[in-house]
This record gives sequence, C-alpha cells and structure tokens, in this order.
Amino acid sequence: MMRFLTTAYALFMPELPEVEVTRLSFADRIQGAHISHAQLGKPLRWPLGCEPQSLVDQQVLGVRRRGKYLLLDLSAGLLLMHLGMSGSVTFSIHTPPAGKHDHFDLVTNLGTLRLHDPRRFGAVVFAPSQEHASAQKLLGRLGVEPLGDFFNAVLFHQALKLRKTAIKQVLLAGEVVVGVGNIYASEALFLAGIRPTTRAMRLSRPRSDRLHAAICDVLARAVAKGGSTLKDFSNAQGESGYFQLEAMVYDRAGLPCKICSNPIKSMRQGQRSTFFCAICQKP
DNA sequence: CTCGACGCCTGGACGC
DNA sequence: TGCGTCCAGGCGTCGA
Repeated sequence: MMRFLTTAYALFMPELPEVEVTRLSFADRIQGAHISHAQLGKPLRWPLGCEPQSLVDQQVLGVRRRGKYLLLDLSAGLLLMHLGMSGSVTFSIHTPPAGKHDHFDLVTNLGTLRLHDPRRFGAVVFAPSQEHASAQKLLGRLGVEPLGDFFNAVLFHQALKLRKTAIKQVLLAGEVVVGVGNIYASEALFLAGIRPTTRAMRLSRPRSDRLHAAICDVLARAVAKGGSTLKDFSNAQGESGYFQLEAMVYDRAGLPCKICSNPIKSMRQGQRSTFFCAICQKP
C-alpha cells in the first residue's frame, strides 16, 4: 500500500469509498449551480451521448452515487460519471487551462467540475432520465448498496447460494453487491477468513455472515478515513484526497501475514490479481 | 442462461 | 540514456 501512497495520486484505484468521498467533496457546493459551458477532451470509455452544448443552461439539482457511479441530477436529465481506475474529480472556483489528462469540464456559476483521468477508463454519460435505456444499460444490473439499508446478511447469503463461481469473482461482478473492487475484495475476504477461490454457493450462513460484516466494516472504515482526509483538504478548493486503508493482504505477496506471519500468497483469478493468507483463510 | 476471456488506455517499473 | 516489454484494472462485450 505504501507503494500507492508514494506514487501519483491519480493512479489510485477508486473504489466505492473513494467515489463516495469524491461525492461528498463537492455535492453541497455544486447543488443549484447553473451550467454555462461543457467541454470534452480526449475520448473517454463511452461517448457522452449528447452534444456538450445541450448541457448548457441546465441546473445541477444534486449529486448521488450508485455503486461507483456519480450521478448528477440535472434539470433535464442525468449525468453519469465513472472514475474508471485512474480518474479523479475536482470542483473548483477557478478553471485553470485543461491539462493533458483533463478530459471533461462542467463549468457552472458556482465552480468548475473537472474530470482528470490519465488512463481514460472513466466516463461521462448523459441520459435524458435515469429510466432511459442509456442509463439503465449501466445501472440496471447493479446489486445492492453495501452501505445501504438493503444489504443484509439474510439476502446476501441467499444470493451467494445461487452462484457457483469463486466468491471473489462474485464480489467483483457487482451483481450481488456493488462497489467492492479488487483491493477491498481481497481485504474483506481476509477479514472474513475465507479463501478467495471458495465457491460462493459453498459458503455456510455463518461464514457468509462474517463476509457480510467484513464488507460493511472495510468499506465504512474507508469512507470514514476518506472523510477525515477530506477535512484536511477542505480549505483547498475541493480537491478530493485519495486514501486507502492499510492493506492486510493486497499487494503484499511474499510479505508476512499481519496475523500469523505466514507469507501472503498471490494468484490470478479472472485476469485479476488476488492476495490471501493460506493459513488465515479457509477454503 | 452462466461463465470466462478479452480489450480498452497510460504511466511506472524493469531489463538490456 | 533510451528503448522495449510487462503490468495494473472496471466493466461492457463477446464467445463457448
């Protein structure tokens, strides 16, 4: 994790907590703003879905989050933003010239919302409404919010019983629960003592309960930590600091487990790196 | 239907 | 120094 903390903030992988903290960093300040200009840079993951000009004169009614999507409610539609794996968003009174990796500006009377994304896996998509096909294509299959009221142990276990795939893949797929990316999936499974390769349907109710609790715990702690990071940045013009909990297993291959000292193992699952402790995490 | 593989994109690490 | 190669990954898409 230190490697990430010492490298460029822009290469930090935004998972749900980072997106939520980003939202918190500007949601209040942009509410009610009138859009005066919208500008695209290089192509992002998906096309905007409208001419930037058609965003002008709309009002920003509020900012919500669904999974890793930021949802800006506009007076005539919905603007979906995704940070991909290298994106960051700032909301600032000032509008400095766009840099090499600044690919979207939403200029309003209250400030400029800017997406900075070196790898351009991120996206900004406009949909006439949340129910519109262009929005539902992205939001329609998302699972429950892990920090919301509907993420409960009973339903979680029921959903897992229907999946034959490895539990880590199920978490990453986002169809049962959203927002758990590659880092927090490894971390939550470690906290729950579950081997990432264990098939979801094989998890007993008690183990499923432990995973449910671990997901809630790791994400809530990360949001809290991000919130405190945010406070430190609040005198700046809304830069959202990236942050991460100190990892127990992620990116620690070969290093001693912080619980049992056995070397952390790494493997590939579905083209993704997975880290686990073979002693602390049972199949 | 489910499941796994692929590709998009760039910067940093690393080898020669 | 400079170049080539590999790697990181969210998630839609495609093929089996």
